[in-house]
Amino acid sequence: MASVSSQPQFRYTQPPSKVLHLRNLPWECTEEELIELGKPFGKVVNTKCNVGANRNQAFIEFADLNQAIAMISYYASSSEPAQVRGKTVYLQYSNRQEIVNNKTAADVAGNVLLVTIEGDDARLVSIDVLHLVFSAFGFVHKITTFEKTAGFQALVQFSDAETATSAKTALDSRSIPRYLLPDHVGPCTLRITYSGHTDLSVKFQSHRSRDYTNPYLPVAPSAIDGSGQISVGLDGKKLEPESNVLLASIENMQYAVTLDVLHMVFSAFGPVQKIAMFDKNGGVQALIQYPDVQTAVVAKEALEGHCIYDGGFCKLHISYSRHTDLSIKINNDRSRDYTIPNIPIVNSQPSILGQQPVQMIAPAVPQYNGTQFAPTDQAVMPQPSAGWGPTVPAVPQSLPLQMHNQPYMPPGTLLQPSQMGPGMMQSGAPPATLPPYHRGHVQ
DNA sequence: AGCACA
Repeated sequence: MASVSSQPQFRYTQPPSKVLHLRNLPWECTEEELIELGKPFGKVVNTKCNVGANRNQAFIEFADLNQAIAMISYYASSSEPAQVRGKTVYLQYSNRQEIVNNKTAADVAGNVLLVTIEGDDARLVSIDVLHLVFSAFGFVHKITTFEKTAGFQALVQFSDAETATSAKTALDSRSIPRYLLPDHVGPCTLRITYSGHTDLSVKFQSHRSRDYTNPYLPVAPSAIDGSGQISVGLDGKKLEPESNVLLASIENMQYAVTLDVLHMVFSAFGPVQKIAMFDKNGGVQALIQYPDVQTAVVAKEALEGHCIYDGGFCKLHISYSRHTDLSIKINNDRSRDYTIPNIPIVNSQPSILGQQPVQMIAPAVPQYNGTQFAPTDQAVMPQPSAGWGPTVPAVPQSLPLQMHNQPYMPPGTLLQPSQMGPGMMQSGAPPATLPPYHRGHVQ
């Protein structure tokens, strides 16, 4: 008889199946288009698109075998071939009886997108650029990036599937705008599907993964160098990590800035626990320790770039220190531990030339040697053109200098110009009027 | 244009 025997391929002799195999589909044919195609013949219960190396094959599964037969026989005798988007598609019975695992995550709308970045320089696309691109459609909760055989990929988590879908439809197969990429980076095209994930687990902030709902997540150990110093910041660049200890350098120091002045300025944002001043690069720097990172962050944001005195004098440059707990051995005019009132205050001889050793030993840092202290702290003070010294009158000496175990004073209480003497903190808004700290998109 | 897990 006309037996099919064991003829595997290239014959119209596949035994009937509820599942039809389609080929020569337009690229990235959608499930909707497949359903549209099969609907006239019966109920499409399952589809699978983007099959095969070229992603131009698909499967349609009907509820009933007769429906599949109806479709095959219709197009077998039709003058018009089956078409999707004007392109002829070829149908035959599948050699399987049902579609397996059709709902590959990529087809199910979810709140997490799987983004493949195509292009020679795909790997150079930073997580921050991705964040920027996808944030246009809603709050991006988390992003993880990874390298797979598919190339450089990212998972981008939105609040809900609707937001994710809007981003997907707008961005799929489009290229990242050039102006968002460094000049040397070539075109990068985004291929976007849904991911099966609903909530990414981001254990650390790093250059590969980010949790924007939790900015205080610890930074990845991989981003911490040998000395325990975190070297990769939240934007993946060499930004310093936040710390409860600030490193302040003072630019254009026309007037002497004393420990007490620093204490007063920084106390406006919370209790200052310890201060250590030292000379570095011909200027003066100070480490200011708060009990917590948040306070330090607020102080840094408020004070950075501001001048202690009017006229652009004693401009503060503030960065986060690598230290978390300063070890103050002796209270003197350059270092003080405000948390321990009974440390003896050593009345040291004035050290105009800055030779007075700083009485502190910070963890993870070798003993202070005067020149190599905190070598990796970011703040490098630009040398002020004008010199400074004892010839310049120390203006702030009339300032109120209550310093021992001074309780926390809310912002503004210390820095009102009326209380501060000449021109204190006038280079812009005093901390009391600074806008509240905003940390990107928290929540 | 020819049968599927990222």
